[in-house]
Amino acid sequence: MLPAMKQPVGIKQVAEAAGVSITTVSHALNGKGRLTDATRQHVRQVAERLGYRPNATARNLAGGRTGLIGLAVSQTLEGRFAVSDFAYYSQLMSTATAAAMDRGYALVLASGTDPSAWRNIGLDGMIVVDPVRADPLVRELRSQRIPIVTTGRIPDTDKGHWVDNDHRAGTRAILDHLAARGAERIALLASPPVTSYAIDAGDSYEQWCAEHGQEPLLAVARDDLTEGSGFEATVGLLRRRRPPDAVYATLDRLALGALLAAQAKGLSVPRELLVAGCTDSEAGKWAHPSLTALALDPEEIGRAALAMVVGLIEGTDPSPANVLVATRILPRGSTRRRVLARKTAAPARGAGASVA
Amino acid sequence: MLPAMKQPVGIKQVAEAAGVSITTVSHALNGKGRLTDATRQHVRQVAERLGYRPNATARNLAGGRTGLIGLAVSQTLEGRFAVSDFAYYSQLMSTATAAAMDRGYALVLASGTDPSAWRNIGLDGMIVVDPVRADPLVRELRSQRIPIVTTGRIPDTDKGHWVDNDHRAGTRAILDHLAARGAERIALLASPPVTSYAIDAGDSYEQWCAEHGQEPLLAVARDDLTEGSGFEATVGLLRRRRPPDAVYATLDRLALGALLAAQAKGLSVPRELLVAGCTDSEAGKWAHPSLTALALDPEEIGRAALAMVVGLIEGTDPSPANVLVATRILPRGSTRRRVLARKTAAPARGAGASVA
DNA sequence: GTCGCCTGCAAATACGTTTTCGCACACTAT
DNA sequence: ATAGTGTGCGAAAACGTATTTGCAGGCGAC
Repeated sequence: MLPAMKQPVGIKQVAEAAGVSITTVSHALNGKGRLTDATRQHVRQVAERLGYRPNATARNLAGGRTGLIGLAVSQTLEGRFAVSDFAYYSQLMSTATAAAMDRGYALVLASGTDPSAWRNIGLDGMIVVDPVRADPLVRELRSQRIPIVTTGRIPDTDKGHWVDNDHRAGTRAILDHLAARGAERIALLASPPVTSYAIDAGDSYEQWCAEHGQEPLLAVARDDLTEGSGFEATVGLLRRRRPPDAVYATLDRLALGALLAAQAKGLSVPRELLVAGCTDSEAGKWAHPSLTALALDPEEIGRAALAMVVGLIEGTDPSPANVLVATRILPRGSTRRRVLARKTAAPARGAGASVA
Repeated sequence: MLPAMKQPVGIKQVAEAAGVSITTVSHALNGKGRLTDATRQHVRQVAERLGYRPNATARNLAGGRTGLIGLAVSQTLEGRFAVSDFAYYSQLMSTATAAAMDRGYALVLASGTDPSAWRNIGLDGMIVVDPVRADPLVRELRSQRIPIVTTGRIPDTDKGHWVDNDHRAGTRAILDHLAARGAERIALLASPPVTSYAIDAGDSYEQWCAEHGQEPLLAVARDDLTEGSGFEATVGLLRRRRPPDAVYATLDRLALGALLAAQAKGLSVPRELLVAGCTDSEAGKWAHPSLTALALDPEEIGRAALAMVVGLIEGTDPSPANVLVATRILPRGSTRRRVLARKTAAPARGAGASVA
């Protein structure tokens, strides 16, 4: 029972050992042709005994596919920030990788350099994370007729296959959270409206303000999305004649910058200013005070996106072309205050968002 | 000059258009056969004009390779912690990905599940991050004769191809840093000695203690490597009859736990206790006080590891089978104290480690 | 001038699968 | 018996490239 040395066991060896043709082996293993159950079983046993592993490359050549699914973060095409700085992306990648292997695919990371670079590696499908308006990467892929699933929607269109966090409900929920803790002038510290999540947050914010009779206080951060740009934008907000008493930032790093700005201005958080951010992060947990966050679910996003792109590749057009993933609020120190009795009777729940 | 629709341009089309055989096309493009420069040029121009892209799958089938390089984090085989929680891994992956594409390879992530899962995806080579003692993953790959480069050495052997941070020099440097700030009883808060970095830190620490006449104060954290286990281990240290006045942790999350433990005990950092950790992180930057770190260089590690594995794959056995990457100290709040005049004349430099 | 050598290219084969097609054989209905 | 209908399987083509081998022709040397 020693493993045969040096002799790679291919479909041919199995056929020979089983006393059938390679066609029959292929059919038996893939459940394709017209075979008796006896033959099928027999071939399978022989293949098992020989430890046969189909050659992926040959299979792909014949089948016209590669078994490769790409994953690229579109927003970084501009090279303004590093993916690795955001745990959201890392976690998304991790689960997508695991999900891919489960389904017999390999996930290849595509660094945001030259879109044409991965023309050479025939990809069966692609996951584009946070596409931007009229995304060049998406255009390129479409022209190559490669199935695409985006994570976050393509701005200005809700068409296409996508998986997204329910930012609209989440934004409303966290604004309610701030209001319930006494905030009367909540500012939105937003990333530039180039991705759907930024746009959603902005829209929901304006709508919420209109509904609650609050004057919108909007600050858009520089597009490097660092703590520094959050700091600057917040300083600008606090300089206004009627400054905000709460800030909701669409990214944790911007929120951390807001925390710094408050500190620099001598404002106590949460006593004089409430701060909350979108996306949970280690840094937020360890900031002083710890940062209340609207937690997203990158793992579910990654899983769902991968399932969807596999559906597209294998022809079983996924029934839901869109998936919306719920968010939840993680209340922490930066909004730790007595909850006020609500003026209106509306219960504190945003559709799709639950408080943990 | 409109692109021909629907007609995939293969080597055959190029041959036809150029009026030569496919053999000649292959040779011309790969610089292989005996051809006149004129023929070579001509074929190349035609190929260019037609926008010919060689089919990677076919090329791999013929060439016996796949163009795929795997990357797995071994330490997580036990499933105790998530890779995405550590920016070190994310950054390593990112740069390795970019480096792979530059060289015509694709990097596939291998989730730490079943080692045999990626038997199906023929990998040309593999990067194993932080291998453990007698690593099962490494064994599996060796039995498949897949070239391996490890990031961090395989414990108990310095053989094999590896790229590593210079933890020995780094550890000595940070111990010097603490001593220079008045620490007289420095404790080592270590992760379990299953990886080379943990072992290196432990060895260097003991050696340093022997050289400086200090009693070793060792605490080994639980292997989930969270802040919680750092907290517990530090509480144990501080309960001793003669507690430490400084703690160096081999991981940032453990160091953050130490910070929490000090806070719980009512000890002021850095006044009454100095704390430093290995690996820079966002969380450390935002902790209170901010955490002094021995910064590693995951990007350089990723780049070097990829270059090395490509060398192995392509036969050009890389002249240096080992690469040691320098570390540097990032002094921050948790060790912010007046630097004492040194008792000995030794200058504050660990070989290979420089203070930023 | 004949032999051998070198040059420039093409035909053929190999890589390991999947898939299409067709061939026997057996069985049923006439 | 004969035609018709399935059934179980194998031969062969296809996927797109790299490489090995073979085949002409030109040239120099004797």
